[in-house]
Amino acid sequence: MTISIFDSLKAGGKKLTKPRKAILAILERSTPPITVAEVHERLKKAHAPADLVTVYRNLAMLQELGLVNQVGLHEGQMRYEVRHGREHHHHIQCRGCGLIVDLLLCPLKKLTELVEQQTKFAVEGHALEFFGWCPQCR
Amino acid sequence: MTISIFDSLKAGGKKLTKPRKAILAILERSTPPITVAEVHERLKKAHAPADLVTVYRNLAMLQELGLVNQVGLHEGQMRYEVRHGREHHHHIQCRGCGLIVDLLLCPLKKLTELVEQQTKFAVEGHALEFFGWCPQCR
DNA sequence: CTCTATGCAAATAATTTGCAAGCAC
DNA sequence: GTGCTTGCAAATTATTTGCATAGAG
Repeated sequence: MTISIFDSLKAGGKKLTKPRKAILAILERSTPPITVAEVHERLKKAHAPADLVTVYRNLAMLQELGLVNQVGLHEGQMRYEVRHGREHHHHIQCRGCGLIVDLLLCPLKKLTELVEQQTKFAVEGHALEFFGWCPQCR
Repeated sequence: MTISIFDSLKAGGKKLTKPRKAILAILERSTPPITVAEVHERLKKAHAPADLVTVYRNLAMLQELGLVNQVGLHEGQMRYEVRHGREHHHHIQCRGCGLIVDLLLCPLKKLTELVEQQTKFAVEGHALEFFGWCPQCR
């Protein structure tokens, strides 16, 4: 059985508040990752408005618990998506309109062709960064 | 023969000013990509101070001309490095101290092992994004 | 009742823009 | 001279922090 998001929250000593529930619900419904501002707007539309700060704090906390992924596309702001059983994946963003599409694969290079086939995008570039612990810090 | 940075500037209708020359000189000497603030500081130390705005504008312009790469490591700020004949490459950053090391390779997955061998880092994650033109925009 | 969460105000920080004066060509 | 550039001030935008109050367990 999979561990529910709620169990994870409880395990982290977190409470299930109304805004928190609403934020999670919105993330669940957003396939390409969305910005903090978007979450904030959708909360209002969903008649469950919450302060922007509350959104920031919740997203940061959810990321700490590993419940959401932070996605940076170098737009000057971060995006978030629920992890919730989804496979490890990446994204492709249009340089023209900003459209973001999920990629179901991961490796790279010949991958570019695959990405192009799969998304119909004309791939023009990619960004790849690794993160870890250097010899001094590990 | 390789095209010099100066020729590229001229071709772009750009002038070779003192701050611009100093910024390029600093970038040439910085192997891991550096932040705008760092460029600004080093300009001062090099007795060729320039306004922060000037640094921003020059880096943006140099990027437009393809003379420098913008590197985003999700730090809340961008970094830059000269292209200048260097091979396409990526970076690895330590989650502990922030140390950045250049990677001489590119593909991924089994790559992680290679990256670990090459850098002695304990790789914990990576970010990979593609950029291009979607069907509507291409 | 106790501790986490929220809202509001204000502070940071990165980056951008407007405009008049300066300098490269 | 003419147009690209710079410096300075000010505006924007994203994100964070402090603090008193509200609400979950």
